[in-house]
Amino acid sequence: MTDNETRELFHLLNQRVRMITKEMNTVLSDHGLYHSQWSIIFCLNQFGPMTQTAVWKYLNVEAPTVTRTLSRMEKNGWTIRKHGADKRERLIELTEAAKEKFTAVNKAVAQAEKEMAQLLSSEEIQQLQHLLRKLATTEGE
Amino acid sequence: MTDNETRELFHLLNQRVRMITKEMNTVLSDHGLYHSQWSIIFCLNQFGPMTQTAVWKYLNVEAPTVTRTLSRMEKNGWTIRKHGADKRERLIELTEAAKEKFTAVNKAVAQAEKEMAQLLSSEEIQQLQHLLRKLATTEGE
DNA sequence: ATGAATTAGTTACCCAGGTAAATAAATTGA
DNA sequence: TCAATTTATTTACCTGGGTAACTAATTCAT
Repeated sequence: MTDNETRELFHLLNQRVRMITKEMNTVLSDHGLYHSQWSIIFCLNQFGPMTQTAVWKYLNVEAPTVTRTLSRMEKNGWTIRKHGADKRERLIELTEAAKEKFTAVNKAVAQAEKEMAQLLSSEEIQQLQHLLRKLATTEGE
Repeated sequence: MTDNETRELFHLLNQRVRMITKEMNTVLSDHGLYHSQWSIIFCLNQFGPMTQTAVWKYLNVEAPTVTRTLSRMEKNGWTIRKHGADKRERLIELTEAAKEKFTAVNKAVAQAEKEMAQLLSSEEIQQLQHLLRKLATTEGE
């Protein structure tokens, strides 16, 4: 019985994340962005210029994923990549245009997230976070 | 403050699902499968032969996604597509080879899921399901 | 000091999700 | 009946996740 509960849980997780991503993409399309691109912009806004490695480690994705997304973002004028003191690494920063648009996009995203979480109370959101953190945790998170 | 909690929640959700999918893919790679292919096999095993539309509606994905995955699965000998009475639709069923391998793969998947959920009690799993169902729910389901 | 190991990033190639538009078969309606 | 609409599936093309293998720069160890 627990096998089925667990299976159902993972199925549900998959579905929700797809729904959320889809909704985010439609909201962001008004601003010429995709959800993964937005997550990088949000990260850069919060921490300031950072290396690609810092980005993919923070977002918990692999390096090639970030390389690809950043090259699209650079092409679309959201970010610039500069070579740092260590010539291997590249420092990523937001363009002026990106900084200007940030507030508006952030507002739209926050609104969409709020709507999607509207059925949950603040306590439930925290509990959901707590339970998710206990799921599929190998060690350091 | 709730804005940030919500944002953190969605971030966490994304990460967990990626970790889970990644782990599933490594487990399934021993059997020559990917997680999406497995979810179709599981579905067909449970419900018997069904149309593609029934599959994508059940899995909550778009039709082209299923078309693509099924054509790979057919090429690899997991499924066959037959034309039904209604000549537009295609009935999908598992091959004999797929049926034979099902038990072994199912066991491996259940074991992996169990490990990933090991930190959660049965009650917590149910609660997690409950909270996820309340998230991003537009209406039906 | 220099050769070996590590690290940062890229490239090539998978699978999986999406949308938009096309095709073909069935259904509806005047 | 037969044109218009709907339905099932496919095709083409996009983003985004992954791995494996590569280059180039740096660090480590002898």
